[in-house]
Order: sequence, then structure tokens, then C-alpha cells
Amino acid sequence: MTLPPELPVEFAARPAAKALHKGQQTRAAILEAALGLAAHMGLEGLSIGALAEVTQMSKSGVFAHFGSREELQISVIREYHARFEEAVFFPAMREDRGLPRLRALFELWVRQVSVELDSGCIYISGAVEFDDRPGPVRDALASMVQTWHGALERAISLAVETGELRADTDPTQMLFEVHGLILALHHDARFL
Amino acid sequence: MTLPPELPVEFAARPAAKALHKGQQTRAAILEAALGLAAHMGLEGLSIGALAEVTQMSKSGVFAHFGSREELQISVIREYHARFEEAVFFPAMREDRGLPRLRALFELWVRQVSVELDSGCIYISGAVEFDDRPGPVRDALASMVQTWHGALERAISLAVETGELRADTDPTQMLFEVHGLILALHHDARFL
DNA sequence: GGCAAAATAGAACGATCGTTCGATTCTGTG
DNA sequence: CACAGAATCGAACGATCGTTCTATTTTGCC
Repeated sequence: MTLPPELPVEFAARPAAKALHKGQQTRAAILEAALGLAAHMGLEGLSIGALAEVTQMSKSGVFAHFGSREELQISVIREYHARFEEAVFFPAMREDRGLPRLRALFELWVRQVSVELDSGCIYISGAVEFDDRPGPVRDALASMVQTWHGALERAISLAVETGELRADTDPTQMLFEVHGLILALHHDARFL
Repeated sequence: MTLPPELPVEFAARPAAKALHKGQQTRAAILEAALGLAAHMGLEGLSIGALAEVTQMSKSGVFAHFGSREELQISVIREYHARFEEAVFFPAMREDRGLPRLRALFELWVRQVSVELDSGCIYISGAVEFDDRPGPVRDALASMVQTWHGALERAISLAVETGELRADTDPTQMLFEVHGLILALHHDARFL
């Protein structure tokens, strides 16, 4: 990217929390490309060679930022989780507890799945890919999915407490059903 | 398997429709192993080398039976479909049309998913693996999933016609929800 | 039992994979 | 401006992949 030279330098740098050194900057760019690639080919289909080609770097250059393929996969999962929080969880938590918050969680979740319909949800594809492949990748994935499920179940419970949901509602059961709807939506829209 | 030698020979041979020649016989054995392997590693993780090791054959020996990896994957899908029909569809179709048949379809489906909890459902994992990988494999998979969905939706419609399900039931919507339950069951039991 | 045909083995191919290593270029700082 | 350390490259490694050939063995039939 070339910038008009008369611009003050501080406008050129993207306003980030910390000034990003070159390393972390390209690491972020690699991660960006990796997210797109993993969404299409799955975490298992994510290869360092393909990633190097997309980012116009050498394989070893890409590799050096993560130290192993496994670490790369985990980094992708963490990044996906962070973006999911940013797009779904945090905005919904700004709604009033009870039904408004629960509705926001669900609607933003559906919207998120709809947005990635042509790329794929890493939580869902990852769950299938790693459901009998123990290891750190599966652990990271499961931990983040459980975090999300926990948050959603808590929101359901709150909506029961406020009386907006019937008192005999079983939060776990409702979470299960809502999750089923999302999975079916993802399945039908992407596969059929 | 060793048999008591005094047994008449015809009891030793598995009672098949046709007398299986050697080729089709080992082809069936390979397919058996391939089904198990694909259930664990996914259709994409199914490799001819691993298959050769499991069946104690040479890679080229295995390969010769299918002509390509793609054809092997499709054969696995077809075999899985046949077994699914045998275990779920045909038994349920022997029930009376309407609610009994619908209940049987659902219960046998759940049972089937429960049985393969430690191996995995190829319909589900295949859908995720091939949801943006066009080609003959995806086509075969999608066609069989749609066949199954069609049968289920038809059973729902019949149950509406017999009056056992409310007249305003939308079969497509109900199919969607039932499918969601199965997907969530598979997800939670295998991944979490 | 012998003979054509089918079935299987074995070796080799090019490609791609993750990873290692040493050399080289670039960056931020004193 | 110079210099240390970070960042990147390029080449090579062993392994595995699907596939192709050519032998060799095994099978089913007359």
C-alpha cells in the first residue's frame, strides 16, 4: 500500500492498542488469511504451503510465526473465538438481562452463521473434524465452544428468573434445541 | 475365523444372494474396513495406504478394486447408505403409515446415531467436509441425504393426513427441527 | 490338470505435507 | 549511522499421498 507522502506519519499507522511491530503485524495478516482458508477447507485442510502462497511468503516464513502446525490451528481457533465474541457475545451483553439479551444472543448468532454461509463456521466444522482426534487442538476448540454454550445457558436461566420464560423451562434442554436449530440451518444452507 | 471341520461346507460360506467370487469378496472386506476408517477419520481422512495396512493388502491391490480414491469414497457412501436403509428405513416402513411409522423412523434414527457414537455418522461428517467441495463425492452424498430427508418428510405428511399430527403442521419445518435434534445429539455426544 | 483371466504384489513416479537449518535481509534502537 | 536482533527466505529432509506400471500369484472353468 502506497500512501500520499504529505500525510503525517501517525495517520498512516492503523490505530491499534499498541504500535504493532513488523512481526506481529504480518502474524496478524497470516492469521487473517488462515481464518479464510480454514473456513473453506477446515482446520485439517489448512496447510502451511497453501497459506504461504496466499500470503505471498515462504513456507518457513509463515511457519516461524507459529512453531508448529498445531499451534497455528490453535491460533486460528483463538482468533475465531475473539471475533465471534466481538460480533455476537459482547453486543448482546449490552442488552438488558432476560429476554432482550437472550433474543440478541440468538439473533446475532443466526446472523453470524448467515454471514459465513459461503465460508463456514469453524466451531461446527472443527467439532466434526476433531470429535475423535484427541489433543490440544480439540481441547482448545471444545473449551471455547463450552464457554459459548455456558454463556448462552446463563442467559436462558436469567430469562427464566425474570419471568419472561416459563418457570419450568429447562435451560440445558432449551440450549440443546437452539443449538440444534443452528446446526440444521448451517447444514441445510451450506450442504443442500 | 476357523470353523469346526465337520461342518458341511455350505454352512461355512455366508449365505449371500449370489456366490461371491474372490474379487467381490475382498472388495466387500475392503469396503467394510473403509467404512470403519471413514467413520473415524472422515471421508477426506480415508487414505488408501491406511486402508491397505488394515486389510493386510498392498496399496495397489486395494486401489485396483476402485480405480480411484474418489470412486472409493463414493463406494463407501453407497455402502453406508445401504446399511442405513437396512437399519433404519426398511424396518420403519414395515410399521403402519402415520404416527407409528414416523415414530419408528425417528427412534431407529436416534438408535443408529447412538450406536455409531464412538465411530461417527458419515452423513454428518461428510456434509461438513464436502459442503464447499463440489464434485461427484459431494453429489453422491447430497443425493443420499436428500433421499433420506424426502422419505422422512413423506412420513410426516402421512401422519398429518391420518390426523395424528395437527393439520397445520408444516412437514418441512418439522423435518428441519427433527434434523436439528439429531445434529445436536451427535455434536454433544461425540464432541463434548 | 492345464490355461486364460482375474486378482494381487511390488516398485517407482511426482506432488505435497510439516519441519529443520543456515544464510540473508530487514527493523528498531542507541 | 551502525549494530544487534528479529524476520524472512531458500533449500533440503523424510514421510505420505494417489496413481501407474509390470510381474507374479491365484482363481475359475473346460
